[in-house]
Amino acid sequence: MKLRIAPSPTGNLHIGNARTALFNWLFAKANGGTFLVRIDDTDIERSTEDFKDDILSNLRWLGLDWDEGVEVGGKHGDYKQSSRFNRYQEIANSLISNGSAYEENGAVRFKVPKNQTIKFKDYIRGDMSFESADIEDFVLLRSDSSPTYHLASTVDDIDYGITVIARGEDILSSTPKHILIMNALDFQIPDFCHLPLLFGPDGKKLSKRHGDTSVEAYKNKGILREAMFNYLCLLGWSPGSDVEKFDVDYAVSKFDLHKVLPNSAIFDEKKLLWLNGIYIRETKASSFEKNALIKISESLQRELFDTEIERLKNILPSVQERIETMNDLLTQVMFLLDEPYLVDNNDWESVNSPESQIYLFEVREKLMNLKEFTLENIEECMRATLNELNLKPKVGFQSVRVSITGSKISPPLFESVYALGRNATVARLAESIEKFNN
RNA sequence: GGCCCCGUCGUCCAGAGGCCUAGGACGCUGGGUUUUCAACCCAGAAACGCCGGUUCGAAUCCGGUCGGGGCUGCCA
Repeated sequence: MKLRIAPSPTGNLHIGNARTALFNWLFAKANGGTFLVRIDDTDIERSTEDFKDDILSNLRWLGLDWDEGVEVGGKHGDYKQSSRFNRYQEIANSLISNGSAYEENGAVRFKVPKNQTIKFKDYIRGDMSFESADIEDFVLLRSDSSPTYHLASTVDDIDYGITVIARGEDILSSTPKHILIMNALDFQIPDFCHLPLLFGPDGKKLSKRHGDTSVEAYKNKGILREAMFNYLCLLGWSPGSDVEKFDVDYAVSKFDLHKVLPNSAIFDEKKLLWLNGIYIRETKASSFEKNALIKISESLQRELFDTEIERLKNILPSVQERIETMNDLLTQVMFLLDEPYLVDNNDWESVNSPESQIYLFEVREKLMNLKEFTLENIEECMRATLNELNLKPKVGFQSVRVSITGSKISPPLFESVYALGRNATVARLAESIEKFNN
């Protein structure tokens, strides 16, 4: 069994193409088959090397490796259609010779036979039937003798020995043309499977108007590969039970193209975000720390100072539990970085009061004189002060939170104080107290 | 217009004639926990597009209809 995907390098790897690639890959893996990747770059004008690189690197990022094809090699050259124009012309000529095609205005057209019913079985849709009368004579070779998609794709599928063609449903109406070519070449047709399309939240074909539709964009948004892989699996397919979160091995063990749903699905990133949060939370603390430091450094576009790294390491375990994407990191830890420190004015107004000022003052004194600035001591000190002043936790704690993190929303308070360190904490508290007195 | 595909909660999926007063998940609403935000726990609202037919019995089969989508390029 051999499957393939044939992306055109005329754009970044699209979510829809990624899903098609994923299903092909899964089916190949599930059956011990071969997965091939070729590049359909017959549209020389719009194809670029950058898009090709983006597509291949993002396929790899998703974990979709291929056994044969572009960059990994095989028996058929570089697996780019742009390198095979001679081959397509050769086939076009032989189709002319055997009467299946003819020249017109410098182009070569396929001569569609009249009154023929073209039938094939689709893995997902069952028996398909088209009348040749509804198909126009289509172009095989353009007048500049470059091949069209129909010719190049069909010839490649034959030459590369593809046994299962699983592609988007948008090609369903073109499949009869491809079968006609294969018949004219006296080639046994492979199995077909037309995967449902993916749509945006408005029910229209997923496109740029829906915002980010490239895998690259989601990667940059801080989506983990495991989450993207898992989520894409769920679009049009399920393992059969109520299992929603699973890994690659599980998907491979359950996957079957025949069980993919025939109806199109809407790509809704809310569930992807939810899954991403789960995957972030279950990442091993050490590797989360490593990835987080890299991400923060990238976001800041600078190296982190050792002192910053020390502070971050103390807060990261708490942050790991409350972010949805890796891009949420920065706002959570900003108060620990050597960057301009700003306190949200509205937040400060809402927590500032005569009582909280007294608390801020008392706590600052005590923290300054704390023997050892440990997490346990900080918590004990802050709670004890609350009791002494007979204040509610909210009054004291929230004012300290805004004072030292700049916001009412932050990682856990004692951890934040601890991570920030004694000097900075005391300094920020002083600033908050001064602000009030002036 | 022609040809083709599709139609279960807002969304993703379960359901292959009785187990369905339709199940799970995301999201949403309410509550609990709580120093914030998350996480977590509990509860709730929420769907078989419509009309016929087959059948003792239909979300499941058939027909029609309506709705959505794709193709109809010397794009792929």
